[in-house]
Amino acid sequence: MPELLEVEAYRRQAEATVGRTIVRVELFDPAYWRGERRPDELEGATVEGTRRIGKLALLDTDAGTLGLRFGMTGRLLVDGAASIDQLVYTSGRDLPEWHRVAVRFRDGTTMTLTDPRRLGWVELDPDETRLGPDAVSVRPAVLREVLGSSSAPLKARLMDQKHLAGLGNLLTDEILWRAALDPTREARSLTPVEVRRLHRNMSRVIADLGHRGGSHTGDLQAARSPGAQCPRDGRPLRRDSVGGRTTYWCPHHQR
DNA sequence: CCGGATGTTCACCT
DNA sequence: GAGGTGAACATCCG
Repeated sequence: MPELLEVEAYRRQAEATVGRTIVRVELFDPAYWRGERRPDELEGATVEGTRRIGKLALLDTDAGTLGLRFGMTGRLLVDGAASIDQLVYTSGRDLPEWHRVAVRFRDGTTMTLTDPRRLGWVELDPDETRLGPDAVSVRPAVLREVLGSSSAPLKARLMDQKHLAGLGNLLTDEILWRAALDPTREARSLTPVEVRRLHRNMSRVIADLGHRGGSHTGDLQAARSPGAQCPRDGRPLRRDSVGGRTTYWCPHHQR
């Protein structure tokens, strides 16, 4: 389920672990750990804070930074509880065999990453420089630079994590639908006025869907099925592949 | 049985 | 170097 909104919810949950000392990192799925540094290097480390860049959640400790990647179906359980994800595609179900990593703390509590599809991973000291500015805080001028240098389709550029971090397939479709912009347009073809409009709607969609409960709560999401109509003007929606992802959009008002 | 799925990465083209 | 496509990863769901 995770795009930026869900990962932010997980980060907030992980805030509860700040100040706790790690006694053990249990790896139920060895393939889930990536990178040079090993999980046991975290034993005895204390969590000092949490951060998020795009879809990457970070736990800073005095022995390094633990990076959490959730793939498409990863979730975080802190102290046995999941965050606000009643609307997950799995209907909130959680099976023990989906548990990939557990971080045990000295006070007896546990933080678990559960992920049925195993497309996520965990890493100590991940390379944060591979990510562009976070979509939540990006300034309009920076967004203009991100778009202005690219001949890629607008949607593909917005989802390219090394240029702009955090937007996934659902958020991006919703943002472009609300901003009335054609996802297939060349990114650099946007006028300054259109970039402003895009930026404004990006912020609005992130805020609105955050309140509603996640990336899947958009107006367009409800219409994500074959033969669906645009919730704004009732015209037939198109279903195309843009940037390698299924894209729903309204050719009537998105231009 | 089949197709599709909120993500990332890689090989192979142009 | 940039960008596109398709595949792979592994599993669940309708």
